[in-house]
Amino acid sequence: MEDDEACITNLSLGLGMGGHVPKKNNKQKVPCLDLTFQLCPKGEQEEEEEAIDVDQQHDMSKGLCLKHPNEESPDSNNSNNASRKKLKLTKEQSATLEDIFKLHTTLNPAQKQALAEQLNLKHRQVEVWFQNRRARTKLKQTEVDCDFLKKCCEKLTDENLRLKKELQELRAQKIGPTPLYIQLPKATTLTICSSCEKLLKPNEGKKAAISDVVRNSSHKLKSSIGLEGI
DNA sequence: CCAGTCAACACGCGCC
DNA sequence: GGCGCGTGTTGACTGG
Repeated sequence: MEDDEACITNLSLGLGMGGHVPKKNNKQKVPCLDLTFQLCPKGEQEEEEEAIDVDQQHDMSKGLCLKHPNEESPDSNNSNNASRKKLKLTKEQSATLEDIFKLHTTLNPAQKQALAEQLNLKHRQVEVWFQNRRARTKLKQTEVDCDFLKKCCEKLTDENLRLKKELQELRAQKIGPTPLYIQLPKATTLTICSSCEKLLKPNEGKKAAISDVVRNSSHKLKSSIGLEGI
């Protein structure tokens, strides 16, 4: 697989991902033309050839050659009959497209053209392939996100149910079998604040009393030294 | 370019 | 074995 990675890097460079874009008038094949062959592990090479043979047999039986879909066949005048005929890409072409897609999900026109030439495909075929690939990747990702959100929703529903039960239990414990009324502390004493005349709780009453003492003392002191009103 | 759709093809399955 | 059917994949097209 190391070879693959190296090839992918070269491929990306060859496609001008790093800034080098083959000029349109340059009809020469891109330097990495044969990289597609290197991209296929040796083990798969035979398998692929076999697969291609099968494809070819399959296609020959239908009078079509799909290995090079963009090659103008002598009977291409009959293309109207097969206008919607599906041209299956070879494993080699698919693998190369996949490798490029992993690196860059979109290509500029020059890159598409270079790749098309390299893979012996039409520019439009490369364009359509990338469009489809992006759409299907997005669809898969949406499905994954949807599954994730469903699981989250299930977890939250369970948690919500659990918390509701817990709340019910706590309420049942607190209320208990006794009748519903507010239980006040036994030694509750209510105090009236002398300054604001509000009803105060026990501690508040003490604080207010202290406050009253301080205020009165302060008043007496101020009046004794002639600072009243300050 | 994207979303939606069509259509060809591959594949698995059950049935005879 | 092969036939029909359902389903998934994928290349291609269309309209916005």
